[in-house]
Amino acid sequence: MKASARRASKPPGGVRLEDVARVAGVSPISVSRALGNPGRVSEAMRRKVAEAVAKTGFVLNSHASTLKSGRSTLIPVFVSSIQNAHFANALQGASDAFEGSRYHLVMAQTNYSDRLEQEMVDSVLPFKPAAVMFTGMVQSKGTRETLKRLAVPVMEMWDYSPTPIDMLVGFSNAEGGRLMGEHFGQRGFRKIAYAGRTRDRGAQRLAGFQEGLALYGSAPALVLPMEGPRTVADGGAALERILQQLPDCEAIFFATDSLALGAILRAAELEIEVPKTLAIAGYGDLDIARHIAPSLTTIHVGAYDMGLRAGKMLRARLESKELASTILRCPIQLEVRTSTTP
Amino acid sequence: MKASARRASKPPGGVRLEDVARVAGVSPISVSRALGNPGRVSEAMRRKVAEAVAKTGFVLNSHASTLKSGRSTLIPVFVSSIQNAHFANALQGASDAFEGSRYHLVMAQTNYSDRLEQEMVDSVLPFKPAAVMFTGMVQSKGTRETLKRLAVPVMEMWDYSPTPIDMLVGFSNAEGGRLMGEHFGQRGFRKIAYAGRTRDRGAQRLAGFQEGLALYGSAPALVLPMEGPRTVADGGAALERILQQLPDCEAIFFATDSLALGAILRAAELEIEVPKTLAIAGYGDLDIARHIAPSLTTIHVGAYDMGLRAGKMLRARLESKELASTILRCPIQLEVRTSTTP
DNA sequence: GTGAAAGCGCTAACAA
DNA sequence: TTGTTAGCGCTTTCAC
Repeated sequence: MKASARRASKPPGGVRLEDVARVAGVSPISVSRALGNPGRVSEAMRRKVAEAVAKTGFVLNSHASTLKSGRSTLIPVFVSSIQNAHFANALQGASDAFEGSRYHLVMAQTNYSDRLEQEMVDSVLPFKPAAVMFTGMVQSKGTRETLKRLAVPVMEMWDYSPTPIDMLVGFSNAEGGRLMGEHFGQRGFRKIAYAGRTRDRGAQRLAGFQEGLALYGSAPALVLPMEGPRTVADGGAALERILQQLPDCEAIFFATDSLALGAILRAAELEIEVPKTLAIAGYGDLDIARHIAPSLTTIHVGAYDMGLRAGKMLRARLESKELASTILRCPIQLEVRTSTTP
Repeated sequence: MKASARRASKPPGGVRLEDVARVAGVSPISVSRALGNPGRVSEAMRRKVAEAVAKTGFVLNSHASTLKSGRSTLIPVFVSSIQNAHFANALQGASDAFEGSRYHLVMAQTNYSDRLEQEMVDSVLPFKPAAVMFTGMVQSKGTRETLKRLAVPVMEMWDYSPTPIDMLVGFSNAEGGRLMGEHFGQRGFRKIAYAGRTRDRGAQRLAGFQEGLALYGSAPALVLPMEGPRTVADGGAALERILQQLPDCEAIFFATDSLALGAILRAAELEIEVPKTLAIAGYGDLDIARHIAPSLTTIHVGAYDMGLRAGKMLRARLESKELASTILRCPIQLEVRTSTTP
């Protein structure tokens, strides 16, 4: 008896489909169908199988399933850092979009490193992912090539680029910068400083900012590049450096809210009046931005919403629904608050 | 020719181990060993295989690998909400602990719901996970049973409990509450209020708080339960409700920093002097807590560090290293700042 | 140190 | 609607 011979030597694997089938008195494939495609079996079959599954405590082996069917349920999501509230929000949105689906998101952190990104991508390829998501554009050429060859849906998020690998849902950093530039121009600020990253999306924000200012015949008098960490404490330090280098500075645009918040708090300690003496603006609209005093003028980016849209778009594609477009530009808004207006 | 027959019909699967073996002129099993157990093959073999892999662009199929070997590389991590900065930090720590290992963390959000937790746990069982991690104790009895039967390492984090399912790395919420109770007692506050969750870890914080106050013959005059969202805005609202119900309140302990920050900001608007008229304390030590004015007295919990320790402990177990203990209590600290001391 | 045979648990394709 | 057959791609014996 082959079945019982197997049964006897069965500590390793646990309950198999075959065991359920035997208990239910049906064939293994019927169990498989009742579980994975309930619409294609009779009501009676469904019940018999459900009972047998409950009785045996059967748990499907997804590795076997994926191996045979060729359809994986894993979707790696690459995030620079999950400690960044915006990325966390985006991730939450993506995660919510896939709730109740057959897919699972696998987290992969790239820590802002191209090398790590490449490594992480390589390390998830053995899973034969159903799709891949990125919070941020894929920078490295090698990784882009790898992903194109993969021939699975690739979703890039956060930024807006004319040449995504495949699908894209993002904001235009240039637009955010431009909105702030126009706002500064309208307010009539002279002696303007920019502090934050000057590469990648920082570069786009800065370029947009300059563009916006240019409409008013203005330009930043000082650019303080900050490529390292950009915490609240760094914002305070940045403020001091800017005031050293540009003592009569009238307005500063920080490329992230954390920096701007740090600057506002330090300004209070230095008894510099914001916005009267110095106007301060941020980017991102953190929860705290509207609550601090003075409340922070900033660019609102709906990260959660973006993640949700991206997740839904990708899910639709995976469930082979019609897709109107594979590129989506999320709205972005200037939030004018008291840190730039009296 | 079976091989070429297969080759001809080979669009689906891509390059297989067998293809690499043919190119390298060795057997499939040798390729497998060269890749997964390089120590057990000769230098020459390793080089031949490496060349053939590069030439063919081979990517291992982890589903086949796991199916055959029975050793999965997936570790689901259950988090209530990734938007909570502490949990995000813990997750980052856990993620860092597994960097460079063969394991992959799969994110699963439970949104503070027992039902969802159970569902999510069930949904990852088909992966035959190598281990399971939880940020928080597993509450539901059903899930606890499921996990015990699973017979894989289970790591619970964040809280401290005498009866974990398996492994545990956490803080004592009761201790945090007690430290704050003692601090309030020492400062001689009367008319004391507590605001925040009063269930689960909130209950522990509150109990500890009461215990600490009791040492000074004191007790909370008001407990404001907040089981719903607890954002900065909610903290401001909570402050107002407390002042309505307890107008001569001298000190408030908020169970999270967000609430306390909201209260501090609202107090400034209401022109209530902190700490002179009203002392405010929080729990968690968010980045901003030390930067706000007045800086916030709070309980410091090293979430990143905890996640890192938990990840390392679990990794050691999976790599079958000796483990001194499977339970670890992380240090917790009272950070006395100006919001409770003049 | 290397290889041959077998089968992990499941589902696609075909058949009834 | 249900069942039979075959094999997904790999690694575990076991042999040499």
